[in-house]
Amino acid sequence: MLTITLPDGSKRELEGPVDGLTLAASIGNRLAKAAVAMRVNGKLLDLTAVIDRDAQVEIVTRDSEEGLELLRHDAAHVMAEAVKELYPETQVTIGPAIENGFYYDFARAEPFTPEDLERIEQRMREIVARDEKITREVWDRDRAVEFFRSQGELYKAEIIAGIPESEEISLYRQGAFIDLCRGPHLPSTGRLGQAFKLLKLAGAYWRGDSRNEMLQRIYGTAWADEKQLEAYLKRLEEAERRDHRRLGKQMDLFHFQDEAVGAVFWHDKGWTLFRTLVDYLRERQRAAGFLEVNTPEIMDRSLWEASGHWEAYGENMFTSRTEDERVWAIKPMNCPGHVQVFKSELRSYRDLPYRVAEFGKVHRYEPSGALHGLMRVRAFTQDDAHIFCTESQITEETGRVCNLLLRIYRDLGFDDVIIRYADRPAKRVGDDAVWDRAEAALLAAMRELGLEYKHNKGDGAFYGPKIEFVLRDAIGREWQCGTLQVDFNLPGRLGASYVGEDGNKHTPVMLHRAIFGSLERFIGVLLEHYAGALPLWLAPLQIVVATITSDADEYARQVAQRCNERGLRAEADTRNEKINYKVREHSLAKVPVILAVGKREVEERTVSIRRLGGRGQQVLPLEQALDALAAEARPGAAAPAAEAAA
RNA sequence: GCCCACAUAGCUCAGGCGGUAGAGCACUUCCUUGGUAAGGAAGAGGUCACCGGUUCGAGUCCGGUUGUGGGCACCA
Repeated sequence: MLTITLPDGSKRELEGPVDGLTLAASIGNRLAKAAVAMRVNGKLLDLTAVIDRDAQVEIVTRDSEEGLELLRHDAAHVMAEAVKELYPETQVTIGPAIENGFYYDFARAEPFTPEDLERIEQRMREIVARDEKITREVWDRDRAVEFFRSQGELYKAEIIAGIPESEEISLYRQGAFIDLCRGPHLPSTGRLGQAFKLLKLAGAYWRGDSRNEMLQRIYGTAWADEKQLEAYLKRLEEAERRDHRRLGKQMDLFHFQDEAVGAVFWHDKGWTLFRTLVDYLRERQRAAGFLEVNTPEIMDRSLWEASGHWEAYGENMFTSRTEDERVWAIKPMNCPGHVQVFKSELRSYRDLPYRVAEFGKVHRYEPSGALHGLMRVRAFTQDDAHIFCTESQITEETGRVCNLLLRIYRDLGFDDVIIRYADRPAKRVGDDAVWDRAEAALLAAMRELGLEYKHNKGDGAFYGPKIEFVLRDAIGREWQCGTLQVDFNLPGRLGASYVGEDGNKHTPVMLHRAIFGSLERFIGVLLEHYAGALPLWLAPLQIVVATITSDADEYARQVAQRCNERGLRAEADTRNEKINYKVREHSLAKVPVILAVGKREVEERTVSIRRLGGRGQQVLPLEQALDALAAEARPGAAAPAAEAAA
């Protein structure tokens, strides 16, 4: 007899040994149907594994997070099986579960076509319908390598050869398909169900290294049931609807054109939004003790050689050569400029911390394939700042930056901020001893501030470790925006120093920080977060005064003017169109407030307020409406609840 | 940069097998003065991304370039 303890603490006596399928069936029919794997004494195992002694067992079901991951992993295997059946000359490589789905990388001379994708998906459905048993086998390493080599599966052979000696080589077999896999897997292909869909074809480097050959990756999504799949596909559509490139057109914010690849042509409304953000941040920074400066966009190459940027990023810098044969760099960064400001006079320890900020326009020759709307451009504006301080001031300054940054994110509607800590990268300047100190200082500051963080190994800047601030948007996507970097290297390299209490020269520590990161990109994030329906204070055009009949034209112009006098951005729409038409047009352009005026409003000196996405109207005396709107338009003021227009 | 796909009017998109372009919206004019997401009519608008090739003839077929999209790699 076996005693199985279930997660709820209940115990079950069973005639042993017993496998997971039997155990699940003994607990309940529904559980047995939903089961995909089991956790025995904390270890995730196949349902076909046998339990031969007393144990704590949890049945993992398809709708749990863990179960879903297994389903997706299985979907990848089923896809590989389908591909091998249809295109036997293809080599398989790896196929993991990922967020929302799975992919598998294949090596094949011929590119897959969208039609191939349909065929593959169809074959996958057949394989699921066949309900092939999935069985686990443990093989000898050399035999496994030999086997896959003989099958022409050179990638698989290479993977197996690279598995540490201490690990077991497990293979999973389903039908005629056999693949290396740690598992666990479903007991049979039928359990995968039909709630999956192949989504797209892409290229991907073998082992993620751009020096390697390019494989063909097929992405798919898989869910516990059809309902979840539908919901996910809906979400994809929703994300498309929020695409900032599309909103940029609808709202007439900006455009791109071929003559300036990766550089934004800001239209009036987009630039108004840009300036609104700058004005807001400028004021917050001033209050937080930052001095705003402005430094040259073109500086001699020697400065960038000294900072190390030339060495690390030279090939990504725009340069210019003049008649006199001098080579200039168009700044990709503001740090060296700020160091020059710091160095421009003799500094004392009494001047520290010395905080300089700049809305610095930088240019970087980003790889063509990286460009993406406002999110990744070649010319952008950083809200860059540098704090020159002593080692002992790092914690205090880090805390101040965090407070400032979280406050600003909250004002902009981002409450969910994830923090990551990134330490020394492979490609870096400075001795390890210096890095030890910088990392220790940053970690100490984070500990002191009680910041919870994820460790992002090896992802620091080339001159120092950093904290990354990641915003989660309205539909759950993550955007890294803010950063704080502790730099023990550049001040010394660029010859910055201050006179200490002891009368001697010392090298300051430099903290680099950005809150939006790139203004351009941040605007893209904001647009997608709000689906274009920006809070009143950010909306570039806040109010349209729309006439219902031409009798109200003069009054409408007066109302618009009163709005503008109160600091509200407003226009009058006196065109000879119906109010329905005007409401529709301004709603599509995401104007937050429409003030409709007709005969009644003219006579009573009122306005009829209509909110973007709202259904009803509110009629208020003009001045009262202006008071309310002006109050609402202050930075960070909470927006009244309004559904985003569809 | 690499893989795949795409590029037609301001926008969104049609254009089987090659015979020098079409819709809706937007725009202009006229009619309509209408109370909260498209009132009606007429008109104007295109070197079919660019360069080259095949062909009697290319938006359509082939090659190249540029750009865009989705990934990968990169992101100071």
